[in-house]
Amino acid sequence: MAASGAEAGNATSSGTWRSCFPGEEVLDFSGFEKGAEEAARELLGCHLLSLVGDEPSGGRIVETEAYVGPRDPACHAAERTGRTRRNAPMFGPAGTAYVYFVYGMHWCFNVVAGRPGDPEAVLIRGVEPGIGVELMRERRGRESDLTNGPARLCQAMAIDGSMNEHPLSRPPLLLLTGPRPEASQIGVSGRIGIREARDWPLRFFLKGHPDVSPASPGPSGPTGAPQ
DNA sequence: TTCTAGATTCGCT
DNA sequence: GCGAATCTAGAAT
Repeated sequence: MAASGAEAGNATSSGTWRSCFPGEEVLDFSGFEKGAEEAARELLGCHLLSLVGDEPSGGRIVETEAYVGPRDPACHAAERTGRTRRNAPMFGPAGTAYVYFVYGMHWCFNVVAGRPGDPEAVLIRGVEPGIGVELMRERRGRESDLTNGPARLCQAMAIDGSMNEHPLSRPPLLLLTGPRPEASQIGVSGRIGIREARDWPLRFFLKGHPDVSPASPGPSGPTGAPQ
């Protein structure tokens, strides 16, 4: 994965995040324009870093879900819905944050993919805690289950609506390169928590990883891989 | 203006 | 395993 060093160098807190993940660089999002499915695979193994309040927290992405635009009935920007104030960030450039509020109490964090005007996004469902674990425990108010779920990781990393439309190449919310998993380590299954198109094989995760979110048993099971 | 569903989580049984 | 919590966006009227 190539990196966008120039943008990283412009980051005001670049020294802070570089000390968190030495040797890693800000992700180059140009590859994400190929679409959400490709981006969801690319994001596995990458690092998500929050510098909210200048206190770093984050870790390695271990689970993602792709939402592939108007043709995807489960997507917020499905054809029947079109563009709305809520989903407008999905129509923006790849590498932008799309953060939305759901069930009256939870935030979910997505990475925008596809070309500008193509409303595709990748939901980050699971992160392996790596930096600021104590801080995340404090925010979550518990010792375990810190980042294995889309709303949990948002709470642990203090991601909320203020991060909506934030470019993920600069603080306080950054996507960094990381060790790429081998293809054999990547599991594929249907998506979780949705009604429509739930059996589409657009959920990607690291097989056997403890920080993959608890899957509801679908038609093909939590580790099923309908191809 | 009102109604309804929702990409979740957690506590209780 | 089940249901409550909670509130926003979008649809319906």
